[in-house]
Amino acid sequence: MKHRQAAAAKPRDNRQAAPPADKLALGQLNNHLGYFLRRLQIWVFQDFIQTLATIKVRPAQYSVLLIIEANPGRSQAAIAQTLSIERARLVRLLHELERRKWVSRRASGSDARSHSLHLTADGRKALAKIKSLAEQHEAQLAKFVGPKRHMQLMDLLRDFG
Amino acid sequence: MKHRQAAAAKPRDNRQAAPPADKLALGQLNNHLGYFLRRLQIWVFQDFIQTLATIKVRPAQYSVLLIIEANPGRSQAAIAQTLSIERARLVRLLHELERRKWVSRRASGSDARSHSLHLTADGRKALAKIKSLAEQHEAQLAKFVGPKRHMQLMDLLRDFG
DNA sequence: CCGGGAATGTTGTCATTGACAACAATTAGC
DNA sequence: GCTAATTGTTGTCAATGACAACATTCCCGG
Repeated sequence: MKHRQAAAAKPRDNRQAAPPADKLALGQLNNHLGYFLRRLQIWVFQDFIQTLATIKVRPAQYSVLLIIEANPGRSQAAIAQTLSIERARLVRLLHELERRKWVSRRASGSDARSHSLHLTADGRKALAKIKSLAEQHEAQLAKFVGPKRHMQLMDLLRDFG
Repeated sequence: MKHRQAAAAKPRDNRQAAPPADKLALGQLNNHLGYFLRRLQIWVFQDFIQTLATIKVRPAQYSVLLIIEANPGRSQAAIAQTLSIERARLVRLLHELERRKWVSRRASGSDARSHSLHLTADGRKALAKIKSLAEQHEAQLAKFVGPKRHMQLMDLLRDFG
């Protein structure tokens, strides 16, 4: 619904040598799902980051907060595995979330190696606000891709979580 | 890998506190398209990188090669805009592709500021091999998500390129 | 024709993210 | 009891995206 450069539509044309406005061909890129997947994914993250810019929460932090909220008391290893991020990376994410007083690491009673993760009162309060902004983001995304397509994509992709 | 919980058959209290070995809940993450989008996208890129590991070509390099192939003679700015990468980043990508003798930057006849990008003979030869590996990757991806879903996703996402 | 503003390629940083390796403390399995 | 695995941690390294600044060169209004 977009290409087909309207050569006859516009009577006047700026110049001719280097039409800077026309789009380049994608070639074989058109046959790679990963390319389009990535483009949309970048749009999504950018919108998320922007929508939550006031509170400075990035997607990775948000996902950690949600998982802790839904699974209080679990270990870092369990959360890292669920989100498919490295334990080493989660350590640094938690370091920041703890600095913000949103998350607390308690010693686990049963295993002296592991920590038990919980939201603090501050964390729960902040998360409420964060969630509402995230919902706003999701609404913007649904508008961007179209509500119907948004739902279809959700259905098609949900299995890979 | 073990579900040791099943060893004791069905004892009592499976109702309360902590079911240890099972998966954590995703909570609100279930309502965010971006989360699933990203998970699949990561799988795709990882498979791509692995499949093309022997020739050491990453997705970004591949996309640049394809765009140059499909649009020989265009400027760096045009290609950067098409792929939505920064000019500064494309400079470094091309630096590497030139070092590998796959791409050549010629002076543009009409604009002394810009370069005209082309594949070299080596580049065309390498790209042939790269494309065949990329096709293999795409086949693996189709198998992973299911051929039907692969097609549906392609149709749903193609508009955002 | 000129001068200011834009475009182009380039370099330099910086922050985020993902991958690895190594390590101490602790637990689990045999 | 001893060895192997797990957990949290730190230290790097590479890839990527975002910005800023810059020298050239082009463009356009006056």
